[in-house]
Amino acid sequence: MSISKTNRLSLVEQVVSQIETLIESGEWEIGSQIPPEMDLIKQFDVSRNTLREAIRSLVYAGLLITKQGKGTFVKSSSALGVAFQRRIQQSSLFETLEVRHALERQGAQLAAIRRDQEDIEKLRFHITACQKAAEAKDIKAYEEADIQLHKSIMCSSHNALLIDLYEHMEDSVHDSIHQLAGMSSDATLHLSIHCNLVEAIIDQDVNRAIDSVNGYIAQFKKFID
Amino acid sequence: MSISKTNRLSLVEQVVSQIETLIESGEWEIGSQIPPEMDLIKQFDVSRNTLREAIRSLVYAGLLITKQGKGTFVKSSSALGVAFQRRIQQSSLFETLEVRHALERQGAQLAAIRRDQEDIEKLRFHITACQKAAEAKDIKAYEEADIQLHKSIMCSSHNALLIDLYEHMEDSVHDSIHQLAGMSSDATLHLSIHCNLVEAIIDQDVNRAIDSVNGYIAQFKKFID
DNA sequence: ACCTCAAATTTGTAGGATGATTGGTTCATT
DNA sequence: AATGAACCAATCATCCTACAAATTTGAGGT
Repeated sequence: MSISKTNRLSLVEQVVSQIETLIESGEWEIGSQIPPEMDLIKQFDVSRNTLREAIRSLVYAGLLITKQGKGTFVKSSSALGVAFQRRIQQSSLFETLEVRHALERQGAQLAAIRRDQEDIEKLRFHITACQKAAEAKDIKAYEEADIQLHKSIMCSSHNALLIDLYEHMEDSVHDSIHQLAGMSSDATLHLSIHCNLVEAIIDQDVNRAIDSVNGYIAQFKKFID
Repeated sequence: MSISKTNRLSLVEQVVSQIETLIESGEWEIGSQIPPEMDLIKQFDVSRNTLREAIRSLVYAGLLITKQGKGTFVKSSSALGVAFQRRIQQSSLFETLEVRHALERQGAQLAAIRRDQEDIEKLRFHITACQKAAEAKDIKAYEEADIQLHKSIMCSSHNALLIDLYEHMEDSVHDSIHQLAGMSSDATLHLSIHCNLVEAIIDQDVNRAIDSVNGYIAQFKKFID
């Protein structure tokens, strides 16, 4: 019986791992061009095939992007976003909204428990931005402020994994939401719920925070139908 | 302005796409061995390098797994799991538990709303298995039954994305949970909460289902401290 | 029946050759 | 001098052959 399933890593996996480290450590900055194949072959001391299989893996995962004739560039430091995007595209907006509901409810609950002074200031800033955009009837600005508000709420949860999941999901979901944005009939209701949510988080009223999230998600579900 | 960013797909990307389709459509069943490289070279009419880069991409994404000397096998139909697991491994058990809380609470809520007769039968089967394992003091069997019960609950939500996320999370969390399993002092309490949860779902009592989830997650958090 | 070892199968790695794309340079024409 | 065509260099894309390493299979001998 083997203690480790696959104790020995293949050369390709080793190269992939090294490149991942280079990206995550920031040694290869996002957006920058990485050395050409021939240089990397010498650097890692592997054949062209091995290197290319490693590069191609990371391209598929969304960490790198290659452009023929130009070079290979660092695109992202996390593979989660691309994978999420692929998966969400296969899901209905309804399903995605329910998962978003799960994350936002938890985020609001934790935010109400753990928000610190810095969080409160950010929340107040963004809810004010929402109000101003609503008064100015600037739908585009309102959407942007709304997204920033939601991200601030999630950040107040102080759970990095939760924040990460939400951010990657947000990227993918935003486009879909945008389509429905025009029909925001009662933005005032939408805004009032958000105000209520922010107040609940600041007051550390967990139940009211959760109820607020349930409220605007329910409102959203009506739109979709 | 380019209508399509990269209108032309590379050969590797085309092969990847075709293989993805074969997997998602079920033509290549999960767990089955795919044709050897030489056959696929003829099938897709590409060189070995091109094919291998495509295969390697899907291996990295977690859809395939290659074993030297044996062959290549279909591991999963979703790339989300691997990316998710990679991210989870960088998180603390506490953070992961809170995200699990988010998913399980939502799963329980939706299950209480949408569970059908088939779901009820599965739930009853697995809760009975839990009880039997508890009576027999068989910790290992209890853990397995517990996992199956939780998966059944999630499946009752009838949200494929939610189920997908939970399943992949479950895999990563299970090991960590296993470490703490020995100290399950009050398994009876744990079991009673689960019974309560299943009853609530069957009775379509949404609030009681949510409270049950909150209950055993809170119990879990105590263990971690 | 059991063991040994060679052959076949399959993936892993290496290295070379050529094509395709991009960006820049050179140079002749206007 | 400005323009544009032709050329060239860098880089990735694809294909090819060859050999190595791991696994399974089966023939052959004990």
